[in-house]
Amino acid sequence: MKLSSMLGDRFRETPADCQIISQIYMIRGGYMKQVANGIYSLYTPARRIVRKIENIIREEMDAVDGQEVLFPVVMPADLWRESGRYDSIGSELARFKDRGGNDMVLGMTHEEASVQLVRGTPKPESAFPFMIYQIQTKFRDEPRARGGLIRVREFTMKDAYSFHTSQADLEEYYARCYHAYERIFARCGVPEVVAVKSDSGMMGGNISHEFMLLTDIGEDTIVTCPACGYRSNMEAADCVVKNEKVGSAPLTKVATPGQKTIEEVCTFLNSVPERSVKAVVYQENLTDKYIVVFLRGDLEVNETKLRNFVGCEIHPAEVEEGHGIVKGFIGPVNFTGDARVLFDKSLDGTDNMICGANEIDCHYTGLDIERDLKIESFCDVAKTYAGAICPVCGKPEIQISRGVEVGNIFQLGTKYSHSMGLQYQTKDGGFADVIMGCYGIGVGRLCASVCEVRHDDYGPIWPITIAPWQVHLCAMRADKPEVKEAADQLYDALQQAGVEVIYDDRPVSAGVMFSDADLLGVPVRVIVSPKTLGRGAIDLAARDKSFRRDVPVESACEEISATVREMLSAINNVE
RNA sequence: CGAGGUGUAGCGCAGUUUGGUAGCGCGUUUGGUUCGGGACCAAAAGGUCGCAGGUUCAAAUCCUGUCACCUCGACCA
Repeated sequence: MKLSSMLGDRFRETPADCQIISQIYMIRGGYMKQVANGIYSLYTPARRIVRKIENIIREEMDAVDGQEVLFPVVMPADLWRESGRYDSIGSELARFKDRGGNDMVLGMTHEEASVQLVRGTPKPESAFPFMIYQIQTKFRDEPRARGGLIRVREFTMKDAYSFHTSQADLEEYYARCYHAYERIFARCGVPEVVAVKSDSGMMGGNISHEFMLLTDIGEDTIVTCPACGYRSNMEAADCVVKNEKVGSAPLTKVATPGQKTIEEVCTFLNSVPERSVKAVVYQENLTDKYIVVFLRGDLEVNETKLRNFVGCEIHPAEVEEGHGIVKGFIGPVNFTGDARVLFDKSLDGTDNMICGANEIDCHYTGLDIERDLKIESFCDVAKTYAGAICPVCGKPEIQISRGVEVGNIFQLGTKYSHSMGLQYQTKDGGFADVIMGCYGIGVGRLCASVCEVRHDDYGPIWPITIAPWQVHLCAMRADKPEVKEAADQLYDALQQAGVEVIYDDRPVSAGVMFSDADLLGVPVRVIVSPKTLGRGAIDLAARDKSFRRDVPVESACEEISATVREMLSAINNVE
């Protein structure tokens, strides 16, 4: 490819709409152009990167016996009614009618389609397991797209579905996919992607992992323990705290006029949040029934864990009069409000605590949880925090960071096979629901994520396995016939040798040439100029500045090819 | 969906308060001089000022409506 004829302008100034590094470089570098909110067209460089990522994914999916298929983008609503998701999913599922007035949907994921493809006469047990996957466009009408390709409405995704006849078989295959994912991310040049335990939603007991690239622009909060390697999405992270008794005191009602928040009350009573009981009120979405959560005053509620615990959708409450809930003074002692009451385990074993007295302007001091309350069981709905105790190794070294979810793997169980009638024939002639797993990778998001962690002040530094080209050849002073001739020859030779090369044959100044090359981020840079030719050489350098050397013109093609091969194998040779 | 912001040339912006018929930088085109980190000189092209309606002799500017985009929040199979 010659740069002189390549579409996509590269420019110096950062467009006002761009917020994050990957978005800035991919817009400024002529990789893509926004069409609408969260919808982009890709120019050739981005298309080539994405295609290479897809091919790496293909190889690894094929290596775990995947069968590539292709589902439709448009599906009839009836298929989604079978699983119940036509009604349970909100407006992020794009719905429309075809000319016949039939309800249709745009695929945001393809569990339904995969079951539809696979079902029919129940197959014998011996036909299992198998896995199908596709790499295809998804559309999710996100309430708020942002950050270039990190969070979009239309995107390319690899989604895979595996089918099993036993939980043990699913788990075995799940482990193979987990490993395949590690290989995929390593081969894409981001071996630092880590798997974290993730929230499995309300389906209970199912295991799932998210593959996270840790970076500050990430939208997910990741909990890690440096001592033992424990990793979890905040949504799924246990919160462990240690309480020490400070000495019993009588339960005493005290006047706290106008002191409503934890901070106010603690300041007023000369105490600390850890020695107080916080009440947070939620409502069930469907019934508006109140849920009062009591937890230690210094902690916050993890709404995902709470949602899973109560088993339905919830939202922060707007407390109205007449339910026995005294806003600002809610406490567990003599609480008579019309609400479901939960006690977080952060309160377990506490004594001498401050809590609301369920009366305006009154709190209790000296609350001893064991002595003063009859609590049948504690739940775990608090958000963990930096310095909290690791639920695995017990060391108080929990760290909090941000991550981008570039992939996930999920043990689905029988949710879709059961509702949509996908069964297999057992050896004794009976029928049973097929057990499923699903496995996703956001291709465009992975591309942007790599850019987030592989760049310098001038542009992306693409790992050679996914770089749009392997070699960026600059003919510096292309107006000089000897330069043009040497560069043309090298360009031809490299292509003959199977090297992917972008050739900057434009008669532009060195500054322009280098800036554009930096924005394209091609890992190997070759410069042919009057200077280098004067030495009978070309200049061979790495985009990441890890090497730079003269190579004789005669052996240039050979040496460049060898360098490319070395760089490729350095990344591709993963366990 | 809630709050805030912005729409003027491919990109970045000024002009809007106080109405007078659109400008700057980058980029682009042409010619010339330069040439290893976004060169210089000269000339040129490019905009129904988001859209619709209204007020006015006159609207980028004032009024009404609408759409789009951005940020924060809510949401996220």
